[in-house]
Amino acid sequence: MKPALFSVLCEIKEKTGLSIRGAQEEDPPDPQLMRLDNMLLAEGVAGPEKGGGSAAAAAAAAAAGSPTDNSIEHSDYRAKLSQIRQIYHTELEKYEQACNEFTTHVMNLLREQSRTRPISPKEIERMVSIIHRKFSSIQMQLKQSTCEAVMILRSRFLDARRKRRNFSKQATEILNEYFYSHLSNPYPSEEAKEELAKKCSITVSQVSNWFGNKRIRYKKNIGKFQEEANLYAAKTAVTAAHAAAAAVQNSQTNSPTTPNSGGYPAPCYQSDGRIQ
DNA sequence: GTTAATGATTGTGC
DNA sequence: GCACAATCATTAAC
Repeated sequence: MKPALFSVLCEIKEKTGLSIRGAQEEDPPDPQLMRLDNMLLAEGVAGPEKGGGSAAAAAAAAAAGSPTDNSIEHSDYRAKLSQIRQIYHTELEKYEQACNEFTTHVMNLLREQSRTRPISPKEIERMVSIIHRKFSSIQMQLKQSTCEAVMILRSRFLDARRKRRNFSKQATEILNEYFYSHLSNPYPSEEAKEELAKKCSITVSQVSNWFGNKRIRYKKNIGKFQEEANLYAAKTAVTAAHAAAAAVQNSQTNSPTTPNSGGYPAPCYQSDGRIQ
């Protein structure tokens, strides 16, 4: 009996590609299985495949700290999560089927053996229990690798979000309008930065970065930016002129933190290159 | 594939 | 802590 059982185990091992440990080996504790189950449920991988899939994926994405509204990479994330879910369910189904087939197979073997020796119901029960425990350990491995796949996907998704993205055209226009209308003093205050950030749907530090880059690049190549400057000057001809005048007036009278009193068109630099 | 543009990061000086 | 400068890394246009 044992050699037959072993050979079938080997067969299952070959079919599933998973390692099957010895029958004497202790199975993993249930709490671990429950943790994996909870994690897969939270990610929307486990549970019913039909229906709530995308909703669960969206919930998972939200849990990962991302907005649930738009973006290509977000739909990418959902698509990949859905792929993982599909693989998980296919494999799970495969294992359940294999478990049932194997149980039937063993039962048949026992039935055959009962012709030559007495087999107690307890022995049958024990055998079935061993098989089921074995298969739940295989399921556990499946759940573990699915969890790993989800974690990798999540970390990649979060990394992707850190990648550079060009600002929207509208955002760039708003920033450029401010820059060129405050060319004499292109150093927005903290409040102005917050206002711009809100208008452009970006962070305050992104506004700071943008102005930092813009000042440097403008200063390095005023000629190149002249056209752009004229464009924005014409665009905001009336209002910008007033705003710029007010800004200049402001910077001349009460601007203790403004490093540039001369303005950018003819910048004055300190010995270290910083704008005065 | 190359190149320019651009957002982010890092190092430095004040 | 802020601004500048150099540089990196990615995007977009060609």
